[in-house]
Amino acid sequence: MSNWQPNALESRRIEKMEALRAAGMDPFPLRAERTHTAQQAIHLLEKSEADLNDGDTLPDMKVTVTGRIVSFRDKGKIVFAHIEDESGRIQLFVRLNNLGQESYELFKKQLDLGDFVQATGLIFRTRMGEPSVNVTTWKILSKALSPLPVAKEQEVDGEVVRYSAFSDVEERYRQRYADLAVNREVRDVFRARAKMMTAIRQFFDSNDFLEVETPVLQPIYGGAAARPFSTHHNQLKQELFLRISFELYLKRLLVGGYERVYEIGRDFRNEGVSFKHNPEFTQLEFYAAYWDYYDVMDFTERMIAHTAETVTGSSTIVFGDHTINLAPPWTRMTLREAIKKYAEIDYVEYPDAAELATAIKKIGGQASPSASWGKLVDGLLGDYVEPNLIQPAFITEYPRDISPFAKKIPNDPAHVERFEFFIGGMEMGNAFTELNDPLDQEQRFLDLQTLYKADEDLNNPIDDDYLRAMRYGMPPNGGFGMGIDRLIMLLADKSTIREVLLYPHLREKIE
RNA sequence: GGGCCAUUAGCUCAGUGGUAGAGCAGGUGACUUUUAAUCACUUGGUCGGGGGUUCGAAUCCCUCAUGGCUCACCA
Repeated sequence: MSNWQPNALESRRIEKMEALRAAGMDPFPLRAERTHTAQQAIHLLEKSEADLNDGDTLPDMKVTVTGRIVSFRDKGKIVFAHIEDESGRIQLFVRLNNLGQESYELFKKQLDLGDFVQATGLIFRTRMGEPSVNVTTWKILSKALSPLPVAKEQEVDGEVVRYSAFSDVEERYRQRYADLAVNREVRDVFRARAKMMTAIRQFFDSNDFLEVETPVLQPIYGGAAARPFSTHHNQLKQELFLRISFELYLKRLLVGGYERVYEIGRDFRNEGVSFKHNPEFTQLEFYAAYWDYYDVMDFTERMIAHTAETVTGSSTIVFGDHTINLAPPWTRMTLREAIKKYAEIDYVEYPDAAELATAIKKIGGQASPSASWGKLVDGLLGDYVEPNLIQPAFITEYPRDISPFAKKIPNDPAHVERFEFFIGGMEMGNAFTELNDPLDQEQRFLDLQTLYKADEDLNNPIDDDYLRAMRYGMPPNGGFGMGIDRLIMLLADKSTIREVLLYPHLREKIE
């Protein structure tokens, strides 16, 4: 049983639906016909006008268009209505003389904003010059029983100005279908997103990468420090986790002989929600044999610039108040330099966590007494450096104790070959010269257990199967991970991740 | 999880202790080239839920829910 009780507006629409039925018109017919999209119909008119010689008259151009009624102006014996399909809007010119009393009255009285209709007639221009369909026959394709929050709009200098738009963010996300139906620019965001995905795949494919798919349900989660969602398989009586990263499964494939692999898919992290965090998000990871993290940097710059050009037409983008130039080369700076520059602490002078914490407090910063040295350095990065990294920047050479999958820098026991890259003040991704020494890797896992001994969820169990794979020999390789949602935030100039997810996670609402 | 703010008609919003409002949408009517069409009349509300203070609460207090911003957390 549904909970729906029609309100006054909906009851009225149900009456209209019955009236259509009584007049012999099925309000939800099986089939529809269309000869032209709205855009094609308009182009047809424009082209034949352009081809016209002086003194000639336009030929008759009959079109059948379909779409949702988005405006309705009843002028007595003429109705002007716009319908919208995915290609755009076109005006219907509906006149009593051209339809006859019965059909005209039905159109005028029993249709509502939001209904889908099909209309046939000659395409022409009204006196005001707007391309329109002079409707001679029409039928309803779907009766909208609930009123959409359709807003009036006006085009001023090519810009759509909307009045009283459906803008309540909570309702827009809870009823994304209504948001998409009435806010055309929201539809554009997800078209841009699809275009971005295609551009990324093309770039990888043209660089000899193989796209693969690895398990979402994993008996041992790993590859990142995050709390997982857990579930279980009934029949196998097996505890399972939704993946928090693809890392360990992808690198096993290098052992298997693939040299360049990538995966685009969903990761799940049981953490807080924010303007740049959603519990499930789309991750891109790649691994390339015989690359180091400098190769990965070169590739990353080119990939992001190429993607931006494909999606927006330019490698220079506008994000909020900033204009960002994504064209290579990007700034490269070690983490030590960056922290020296923005926090004015040279952390190598404080090789002990307690000393570093004191130094951080001295500049007014936050330092948890339980934090490890690496965590403190990372804290400085997040608090002092990250907000300043508006133009794209690689920050390189990270503390070893927070980077369990990266290779050590020779003669520098504290640092590893790892970079993160930042754009628009956001961390976009993370990459390493990947550790391929199985004995070192085992030690790193053991060190992690000490680091996270207080937090069982972060202290994921050692993945023995992954170590076994490494012992068979893993080629040296460079690896990379990036939050795709954040990239489309940049390219579509959206300040929250929810605007680039069709169905962002929301708390359950009890109606 | 903490702090601050918000929640009023289908939509967008006014209303800060004294009879719940506007615009749009809806309804009725007028108008045969309109376009935020226009004009006249008009329907519509458990003011997010619950509790309290008060002669009287949309308004003040408490609480719960949801959302936003923010802080914390998220290698």
